[in-house]
Amino acid sequence: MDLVTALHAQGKRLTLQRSLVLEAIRRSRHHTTAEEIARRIREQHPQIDPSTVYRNLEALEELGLVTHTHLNDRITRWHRADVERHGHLVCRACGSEQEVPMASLEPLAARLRRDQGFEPDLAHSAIVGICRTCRSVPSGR
Amino acid sequence: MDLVTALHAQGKRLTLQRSLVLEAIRRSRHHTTAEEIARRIREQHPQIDPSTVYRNLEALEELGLVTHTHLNDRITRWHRADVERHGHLVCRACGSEQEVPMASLEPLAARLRRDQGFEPDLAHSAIVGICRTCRSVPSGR
DNA sequence: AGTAGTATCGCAAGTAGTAGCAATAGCGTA
DNA sequence: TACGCTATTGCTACTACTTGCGATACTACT
Ligand SMILES: [Mn+2]
Ligand SMILES: [Mn+2]
Ligand SMILES: [Zn+2]
Ligand SMILES: [Zn+2]
Repeated sequence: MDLVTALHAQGKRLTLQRSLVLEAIRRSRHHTTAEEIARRIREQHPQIDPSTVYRNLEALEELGLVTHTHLNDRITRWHRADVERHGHLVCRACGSEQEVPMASLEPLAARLRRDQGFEPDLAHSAIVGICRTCRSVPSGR
Repeated sequence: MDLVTALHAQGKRLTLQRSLVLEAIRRSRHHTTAEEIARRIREQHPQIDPSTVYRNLEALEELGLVTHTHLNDRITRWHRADVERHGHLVCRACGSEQEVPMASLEPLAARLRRDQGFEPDLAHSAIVGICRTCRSVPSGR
């Protein structure tokens, strides 16, 4: 099923703005930001408003073509939905980011499913904590 | 060790604004917002700026007296640090929030410690997913 | 009590989005 | 090709913070 068909199946329309956002996210590095996407698009199409970019990221997410994750408290990161899902470990001491395979997180997922009937999306928000390096350092320097 | 001593030990000072923020968070319901705290303080002290409240929440967090958690993408929730730690499960379909004991999350913590040397704070961000009720419903209605 | 040093303050501007609104433009149908 | 419905757009204002700056006021020291 191509883009137009997928859009129409949800009562959505194909617009220039929408395809530019999709194209930009496909060309962007993994974990890019909405601001970065808007900046790139506005280089060629300065009339396209940032709010349109935000709205289209949401629309493309509803379509299942893109997703977002949260690596820190402030900026949402966007990427295409077809890259392999993975979790993130972010150190609150040094800021380092580390990817972890979903398989490492599966035991927790299984437990939440069993105990709470809850199907978690453990790729959505990074897990914050203290990394190996920072843990091995005596105090905080 | 009392408040002033704890503050001074970190080169921090005791100000009216700071004690008002601490008092407000102690009187507030669990999982309150910075805006709510600012609003309450400004009823009695309208000259105190919201940015001062944000900065003091951070300072009191560095002192270990308060903490914050993220239940959704937008608003940070604050509470005193001495309440029992717990995780949160938030349903992206119906928005329901559920608390889970840290013990349920401990197997994942143990695994991340062992496999990655990473000490996670699983209480910091809510785990998003689909709750039991929403899962049992056929499509999405 | 008086003073120096600097943490903290109020204020204003900036950041990363979100939301309401009237104008525009896709899309199904004729 | 033309027409009507309404999804989407650009614009503006708003939310929830964050940051820079010069003024203020805690603290330690005398
Ligand atoms: Mn946080
Ligand atoms: Mn999110
Ligand atoms: Zn680290
Ligand atoms: Zn639900």
